[in-house]
Amino acid sequence: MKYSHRLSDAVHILTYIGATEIVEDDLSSRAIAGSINSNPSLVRRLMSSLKNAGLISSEPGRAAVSLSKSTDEITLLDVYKAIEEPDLFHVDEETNQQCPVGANIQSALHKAYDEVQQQAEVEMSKITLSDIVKDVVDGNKKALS
Amino acid sequence: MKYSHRLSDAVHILTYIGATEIVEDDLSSRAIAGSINSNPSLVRRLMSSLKNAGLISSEPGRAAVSLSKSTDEITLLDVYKAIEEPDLFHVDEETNQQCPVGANIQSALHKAYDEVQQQAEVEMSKITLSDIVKDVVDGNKKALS
DNA sequence: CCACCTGTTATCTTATATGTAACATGTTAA
DNA sequence: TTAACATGTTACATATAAGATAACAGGTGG
Repeated sequence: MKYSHRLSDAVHILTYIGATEIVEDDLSSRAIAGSINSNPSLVRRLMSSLKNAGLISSEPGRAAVSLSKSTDEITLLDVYKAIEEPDLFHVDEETNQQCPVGANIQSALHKAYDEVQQQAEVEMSKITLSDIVKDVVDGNKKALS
Repeated sequence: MKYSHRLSDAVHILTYIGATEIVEDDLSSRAIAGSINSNPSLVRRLMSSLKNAGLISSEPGRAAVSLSKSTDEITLLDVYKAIEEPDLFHVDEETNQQCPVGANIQSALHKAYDEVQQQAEVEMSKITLSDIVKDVVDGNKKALS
């Protein structure tokens, strides 16, 4: 399947912004990139998608990004839809239409994949940024104790 | 995300083998590749994985592949596990361990992804090859009427 | 004015999926 | 036994996508 961690990095960004309890004041793309061990350009590109999805607010020139909603109003599904391709699985659209199987397998697969996708999305919608932030903050507390 | 249709092609292969009602007798990798609009080598590689997973039986030299179980005993989850990487989502394992967020985001994400993965797998286990074959056969009937 | 930022685009490298070819080996029928 | 054809496996070429990185126009604020 895929080997991308875009979704993880996007959640990381949101968590960094939302975890004010344990993060210093600097919310520049450089500081966030430092936490991810990546580079500021990647962070800004992901933030661009998050901004388009209405999850964060930012302004040119000012290192002052903020969440547009509270952490318990932002779900993993919101981030997923903002960042990733919509479909977890992909149907082969080039099958042989002259073959009884090739001509009918696409719709059968779409139907099956839709059912899986729907349940995955239901589950993603149950997980909020608040949950993630809590786990991170708790993990940090435990590490310090 | 990824843009692979390995899973779709694998289901296609199994459907081709299982849909004896509408498929002619030739079960060679060449014939199956013709239905997928792909090539015999790809089909043989996927069949190799399906064979390792105990879903099909075949012998060298003979174009006589067969399902190792009945179509309602083979689930989409079986095929997924035979063919794909196990995880739908990937955690960025390179985050900065010196940062409170970077040090704790990985386990938080693993936990969240596990919940989604589990529900997706439950849903995949509900879909059988029998369902797919039925949809394909019905689609073919409808097209002929 | 200057240092720093965002937002966007472009390029490079690398990883993966797929297409394709090749080949050792097994099978079957003439 | 030979020819035709099959599987199973490996190797290589190509296309696509992710991520690293650089660059730059323009905004911000001391």
